[in-house]
Parts: sequence; C-alpha cells; structure tokens
Amino acid sequence: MSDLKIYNSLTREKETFRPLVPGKVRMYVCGITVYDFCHVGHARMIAVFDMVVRYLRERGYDVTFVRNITDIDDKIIRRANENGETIDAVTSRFIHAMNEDFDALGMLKPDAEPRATGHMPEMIAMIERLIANGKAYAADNGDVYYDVSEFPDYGRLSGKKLDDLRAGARIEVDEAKRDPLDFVLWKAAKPGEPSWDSPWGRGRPGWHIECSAMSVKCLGDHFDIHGGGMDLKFPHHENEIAQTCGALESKFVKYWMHNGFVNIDEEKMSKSLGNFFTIRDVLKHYRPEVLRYFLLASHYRSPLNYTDANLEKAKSSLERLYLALRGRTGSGRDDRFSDRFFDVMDDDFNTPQAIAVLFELAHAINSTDDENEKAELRGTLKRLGGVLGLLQQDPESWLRGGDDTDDSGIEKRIAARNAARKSRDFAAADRIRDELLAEGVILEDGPAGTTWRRES
RNA sequence: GGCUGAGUGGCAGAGUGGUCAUGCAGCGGCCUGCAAAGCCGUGUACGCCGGUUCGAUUCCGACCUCAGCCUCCA
Repeated sequence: MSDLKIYNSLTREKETFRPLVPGKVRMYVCGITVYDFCHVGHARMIAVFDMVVRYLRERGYDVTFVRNITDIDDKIIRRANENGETIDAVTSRFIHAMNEDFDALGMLKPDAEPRATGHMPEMIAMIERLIANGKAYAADNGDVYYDVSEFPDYGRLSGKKLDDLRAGARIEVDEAKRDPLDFVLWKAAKPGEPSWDSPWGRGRPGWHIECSAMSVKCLGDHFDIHGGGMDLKFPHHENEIAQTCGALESKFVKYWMHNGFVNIDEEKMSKSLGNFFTIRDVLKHYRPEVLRYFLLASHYRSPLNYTDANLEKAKSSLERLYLALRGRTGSGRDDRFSDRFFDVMDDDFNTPQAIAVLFELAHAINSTDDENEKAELRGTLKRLGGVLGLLQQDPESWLRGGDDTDDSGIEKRIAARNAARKSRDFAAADRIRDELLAEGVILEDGPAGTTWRRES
C-alpha cells in the first residue's frame, strides 16, 4: 500500500501522513455555531471530514474524532433577543435540527462533541496562562486581549505578515487594544448578556479561545489533524495557533486541513449574504445520498457550485451505479479496482478519481457475462462505495424510490402488460407502460423478466 | 492594496511533459415487438502572450479574468 498524502495548509504542500502516535489519529474539526439551520456549505464541511474519518479508519487508523458546538456567541444572543427566546432555547432547538440533518445525511457521530458553555474553566485557565506568559493583557474596559506582537509565528498559517494586516486593518472606535490586530480572549459582560465569573470580572469567552481550550482538553496539546472551512484559516485558526502555542508552548497541530466553499452563482454561500440553501430545503427535493454524492464528486479543496442542474447530474450518476449494483452481490475481494481506489484516495483524498473507479467497476459489471464475476465486482463496488458513505442501500429499493407505496398495483399492471405482450397485443402492452411512465414508473424488460424503478 | 487559490471539451470535474480520466447530455450503431437499461463507436478540451524543451494543457515569466480571506462566517 502506498503512503497516504495529505495537503497541509500550514506548509502548503502535500505531506506523507505520519500520525504522532503510530496507528492513532487525533482529529478536531471546528463545528457549527448553533443559531440557525445548517446550510449546504455546512453540509460540505461535515461531509468532507466525515469522508476523511471513514477513510482513515478504513486504512486501519484508530481515529478519535472531535467536533465542537459553539453555543455562546454574539449571533446566538442576537437571535435569542430577536425571537424573545432564551439562549438555551435557541441552541437546543438548533442542535436538535443539526443532528436531524446530519443523521439524514448519514454522517458519522464525533467521538466527542464538546460545547463552549461546558468548558469555561478550561478557557479561563488558558487565558490565565497566556497572561502569565506575557502573551495577553487585561485592558481597562474589562476585556482581555492577545498581544499578537508577542507571537513570532503569527500569520504563518494564512501567509500573512503583521504589517500587511495592519495596513488593511479597520480602525474601530472605543478601541482598548494596544494593536489593532490584537484579538479578544475574554469579553467583559454587557447588560442583559449571559456571563461567567472570571479573574477579570464577569464576562464571556471570545470565539477563538473555545476551540483552543476544547481541542486541547479532548485531544491533548499536540494532535494530528485540525480541520474546518477555508474561511476559518484566518483569523480563527491563526488565533488558535497563537493561543495554544502561546499558552502551552506546544506544537499544537501537525496537519491543518481546510475544505473549499460551496458557491451559488460563483459566489460564496453564506448566511451573511443570504444566498444559502438549508440542508432540509435540499432534502425536500433530493435524497440525502444524492447530496452526499454531489459533495464528494469534487475534490474537497476545490470550490463547488450549487445548482439544481448539478444536483440532477449527481442523481443520474448515482443511478447508474445503483443500476449496476442490482443482482447477486459477492464478497468483493477483487483487488484490481480496490488498489486503484486506495491509491487515488491516498493522494490527498481524491474522491473524484475514487468515484471514477466506482464507474469503472460499474462498467466492468455491465460488460461481463460471468455471473460470479459480476457478483464479485458488485461486492467490490459496494465495499468501496461504503468507504465514501455511498451505495449502502438496497439497489432495488433505492431505484424504486425508497417509499413503499402502492407497489402491488404496479406489479399487477406489469403482469397484465406481460400477458398482453405474450399474446402480441403490443398496443395494450404499451398503453400500460405509458400509464406507468406517466406515474413515474419505468419498466425494463430483461432476460429474467420485467423489472421496474421510479424516475428518481 | 496585501495574502491565498483558480481558469480544462455542451455541462460537471480529475489529471498529466509525448496513447485513456470519469460522469451527465448529444450523435451513430447493436440489443429490443417497440422501449428502458446495457454494450460498441463518436468530440481537433485545456484563459492570453512569450520562454525552456525534440515536444507543454502540464515547467518558467508576464498579462487578463474570477473567487476566497484581510470584519462574524463551514
């Protein structure tokens, strides 16, 4: 087996993956701020790292997968105020919705799912250490800031220089910072906002310190992979590095991974732009596996344009794979395709090429007359698809649309049509077929009889 | 303005210094009572201009265009 190579955002190179502890992978992914329904952009991030975890496990690694929930934040507070709800009501409602959406998409559960509000002592302790190390200071207004000038590596991950950043920095009024680039670790409480006791008075944590504190708590101060969306690279991940390395003098993260965005009309999908589709909206029109296929059919670092036409194509493509999967399925020991699949996945998780291997398998299945070979190849197709979280449903039921409605009526009419065909009354036979087609049922006359499926 | 990254056939989307991505759609054929599915065949694709090279879509340089980040954001 070849080496697994991962593109490391920190070095901007593909590197041979060497976990810190052989055989074990500790991985942290920045999760969701729970103030609204998740959109397709979130789904991509979740799907990408779900795929990474599945693949690492398939490759034999013992993976500890942590994904946090940000449940205290300006936007949550604002949403609660808008709705006249408590913070807790907002967050628990959207955590519930998030779990429904991710479950529908078949996403793996993280091994730990820490919440910000559950880790105040850890965050406060980390801020205290930063102050003790001379990397942070309490300002007159009660906020605590990180002093970026005290961290020589600041900007390394995002490829930015402090001076360049200062040139583009916005000047804000009421600035208690020593340097405009200093970022907040602890925010002094404002009236009506939730707050926690701290050595600097009541307040709440800045966003960045959450992930530093929780990742270290769950995985230790030096772990293998840290993932998230491209937009988190700066400032969020840059700040995480500054905080964790500044507080603990640790190396923190070995491999940084960032997924590309979902765009709409070539523009980033985001809540602030208002051009987003929620996962639940999409699932009203497309089955979850179609969305997962769509998300994995591009490389995880490339941009992905969300359009109905592209979802339709995903649906047709997936249908071809399921059509090939109909019939007896063997153990799937075929190595020809398997080796290629793993080779391309080893190259920084090249899922588009991995999916191309799945289509080559489908073609091989359709091209052979040997039933045993077909069955073996189907087994391989299903097994490799499973590594991507695809093709695990029963092909017949997938092709029939999954919902078990009036199927007996369909079978009856197929029998009537076949009787008509036998007596060579093709007009009657075609009439029945047209009727069924009008209902979205497609018939196929094969050597083993007539099968049917629904237009997906 | 600074920093990332990207421009591939009708569409989507990989990849490569010199025969092949792959899928969807199209066209021709086979199969079929006719279809469907499938199979076979079919497309002078690599932003623009230079350079290196026997040969560049692939390497180098300039240019153009686009996106992201620089403010909360997956």
